[in-house]
Amino acid sequence: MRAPSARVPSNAAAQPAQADSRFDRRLQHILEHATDVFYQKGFEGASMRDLSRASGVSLAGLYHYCESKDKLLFLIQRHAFLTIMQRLRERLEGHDDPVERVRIFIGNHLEYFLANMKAMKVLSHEDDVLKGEYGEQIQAIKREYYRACVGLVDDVQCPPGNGSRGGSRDSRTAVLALFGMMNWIYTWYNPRIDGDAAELASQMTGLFLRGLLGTRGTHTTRVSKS
Amino acid sequence: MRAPSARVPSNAAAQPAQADSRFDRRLQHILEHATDVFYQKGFEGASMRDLSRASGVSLAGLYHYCESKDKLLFLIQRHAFLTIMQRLRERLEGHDDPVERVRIFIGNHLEYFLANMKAMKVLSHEDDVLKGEYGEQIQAIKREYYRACVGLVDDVQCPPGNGSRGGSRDSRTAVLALFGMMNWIYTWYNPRIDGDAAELASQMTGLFLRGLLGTRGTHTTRVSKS
DNA sequence: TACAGTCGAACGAACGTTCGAACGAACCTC
DNA sequence: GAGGTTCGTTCGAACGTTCGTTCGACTGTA
Repeated sequence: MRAPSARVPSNAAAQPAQADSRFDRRLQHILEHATDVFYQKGFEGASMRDLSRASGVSLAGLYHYCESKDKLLFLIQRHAFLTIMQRLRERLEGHDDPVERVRIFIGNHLEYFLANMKAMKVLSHEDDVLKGEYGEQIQAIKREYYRACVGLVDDVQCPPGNGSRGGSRDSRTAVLALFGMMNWIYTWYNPRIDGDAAELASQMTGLFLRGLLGTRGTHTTRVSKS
Repeated sequence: MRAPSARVPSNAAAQPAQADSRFDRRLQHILEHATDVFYQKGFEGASMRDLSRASGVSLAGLYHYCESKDKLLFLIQRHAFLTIMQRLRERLEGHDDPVERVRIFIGNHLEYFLANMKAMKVLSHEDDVLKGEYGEQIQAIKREYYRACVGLVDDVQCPPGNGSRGGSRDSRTAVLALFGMMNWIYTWYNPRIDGDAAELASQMTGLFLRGLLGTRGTHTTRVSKS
């Protein structure tokens, strides 16, 4: 049916990869500007003509690289999600202390969030606009990320090997509250007031871990107190 | 310029009022259905034809009661904000304990949020779509609500009369984290899993106050532990 | 007679998407 | 090396649809 645009980018596999071919680099260029525009105007509020103007690629040219506006959003969201999850895996490796692992999770999320705030707003804010196959894929990745976090929090609340694990309602609420405080950042963050990712992560980690455990378990945290 | 729709609804004053006149009741009917549609499809994704279909009022009829799509959103957001703030004022009256006052704030916010989740999603999610005069009014109300919360949190962290008050960066982060965890709820809340507003408020209040103070100051909290 | 309420029909503009033609580099055949 | 063919790339122009909004006419009640 759609003969010309049937071409598949070389990073179609699950792992995010470097843009290597000319085609990939050009698509990447379009995705970066699309992220800007979606960030500023929202997905529904942004038109393909806006994306064309921002990227310098003609309207028809956009469709040579991506078959629909929906798919542009999908590619942006999937790339952000897969990247943040891969970094998390790398950082968790070799750390066994449950509290330290939660600290790593929050630090990783916030660092990536602030360094890629536009993409992360698009990921957070346009959470439920994709329907059909694209939407299901994104939801599946999100669920995996959520479950990973619940696992970390459970390990803190009652160590592995204990029988009564598997995501209590308290863990659920705590994890979703944590995601809320982190993903809401795009609505208020000001680098001149709020410091860098490390400072924000330190404050939020302290808030969350004390909230989870009382004062237990936060002994290695430096909570800055002006 | 716009002769017919220049009519002003009787609750144009700052206080939200009961719909009394026929005109007000009809406008209220439209606003309720508009809230539903904005909740489901987002502001930009919803068309005036969607609102017409949902409310049973013809396309032209909508413009007899409200002069633009923007103003519909503005009225929905303003009403939600003013109502939640008025209830907060009523509930705070006569309570002097700083911790108790924070507890009241969270309980009030969550109770209204869950009871009016559609309107509150529209308020949270379409936070920055209104430009010009409407946008400024909403931002002004939001700022007032935020400042009220910072005041309550400051009272907990260092009692009134002490010199070093006035919104430290720690207070700012804590309050914005609190808003994050509360306003994110619309993305995940399931009444069959997460219980009612009182249970959720109890959990989140515990999380927040312990996070803010360590285990100090939470002695009157019943934290349900299944 | 007057006027608030209501709506079908239409306005011009903007939407996502498609079409067909052009370009240039790479490849084949002689 | 010249001439012809392919193919990835690019874009102006248009497709049909839907958008927010307006107009003019018609109702029913006072």
